Amino acid sequence: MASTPPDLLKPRKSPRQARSAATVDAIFEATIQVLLSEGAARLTTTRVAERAGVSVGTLYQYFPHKQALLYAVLKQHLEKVSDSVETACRHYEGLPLETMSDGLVAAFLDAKTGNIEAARALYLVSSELDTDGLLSDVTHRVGAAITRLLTSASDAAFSDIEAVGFTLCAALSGTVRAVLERGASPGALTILRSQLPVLCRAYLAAVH
Amino acid sequence: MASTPPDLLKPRKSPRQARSAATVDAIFEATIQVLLSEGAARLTTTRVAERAGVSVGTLYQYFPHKQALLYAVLKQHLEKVSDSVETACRHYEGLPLETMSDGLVAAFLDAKTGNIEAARALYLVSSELDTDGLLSDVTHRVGAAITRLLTSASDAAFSDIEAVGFTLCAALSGTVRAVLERGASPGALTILRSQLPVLCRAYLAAVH
DNA sequence: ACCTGAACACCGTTCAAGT
DNA sequence: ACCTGAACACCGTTCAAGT
Repeated sequence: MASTPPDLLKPRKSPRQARSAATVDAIFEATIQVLLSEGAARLTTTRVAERAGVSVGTLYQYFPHKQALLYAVLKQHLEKVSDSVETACRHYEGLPLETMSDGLVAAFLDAKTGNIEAARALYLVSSELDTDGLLSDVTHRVGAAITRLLTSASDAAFSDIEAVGFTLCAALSGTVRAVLERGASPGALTILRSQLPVLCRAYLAAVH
Repeated sequence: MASTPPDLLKPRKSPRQARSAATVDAIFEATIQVLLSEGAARLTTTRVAERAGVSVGTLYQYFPHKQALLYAVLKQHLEKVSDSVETACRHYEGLPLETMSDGLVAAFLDAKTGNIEAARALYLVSSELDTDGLLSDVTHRVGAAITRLLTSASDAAFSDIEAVGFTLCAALSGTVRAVLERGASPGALTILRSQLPVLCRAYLAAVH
């Protein structure tokens, strides 16, 4: 049910030979590196191409414009997060509610704070493009996984389970974002790690 | 204790005559309008100046660069939100915990969803600039107001009240942002309005 | 004091020419 | 098939000239 990305944001062509697959990988890698070393303001298509060891023209053979490049990089990151949340959800299926809740929070935090700098860089870049579709896809995937998980709880049943899954997803991603975006100080992260499990447990206990 | 904005982000000069105060107001107003009507990608200093009825040069007399302009507009919006949260906090002082919680959530939601389009536009623009200082100021102000409020609760005491205030602030702003940024569909907003009070009540009950 | 707008540097994007 | 890089349009920013 994933919405296909608007045509304007699709990669221009897919690599058909080994050489060009390598080119695309290099461009991806270079984008993250430039973002991290120079900042969003100095993220230039020319600079990315240079860092990747290709010409600008080559970059534009694969991505119709800068937005499409950033979109692809952000998409890759969000899919990694979705994947680890979905894996965690399968792993905790059928267990008691509090076990699920703690496992879910841990999986989400690990995925987002595994590479804090990259995550922050991508937040910075995400508002330069139209991410409505991408973000709502991720929300639906993660929300659905959480909903399935909660349905399987051995010790709880929910009335409005869709709303609960949605809210939990928004609370997790939003709270983590709020902290990372405000500087991600070690102190703030410590608070997050101790309070987020409490918050989720409490919410789930209240609505089941 | 508010951190002074980095010099680079300060307005270039303050208006000293009525004419120039009007100019600054017009520029502010024009920025929001262009953002709303043309989108972040087409937000150009020339376009803002044109809409404000002044020349680009004039714009640059008050703001050293585009970032400083966006910074000022975002700051104004965040201060409005901080103000209404602080007002709400004073209003609910000394009352029972659940009353406080509901009042706080309502104040925050009202402030953020009063002008949804403007709020969304500002999210889009906020990642084009260095908002670490600004955001952590707001977090501290709001976090402190919440902490004071909780201290005054007639029926509760907290052990790590700083962490609770901080988490509540992050959870509120993050969750609302997550929803607004994912399209702010009416359905999502309805869920938010019904679930956010539950979430906050439950969290506060769990930690006191 | 404040305003104007042509001029400059830089960045996104294209396309004719190369392998 | 894939790559190159000079060329073009547009945007941020400045500054000499105006009121």
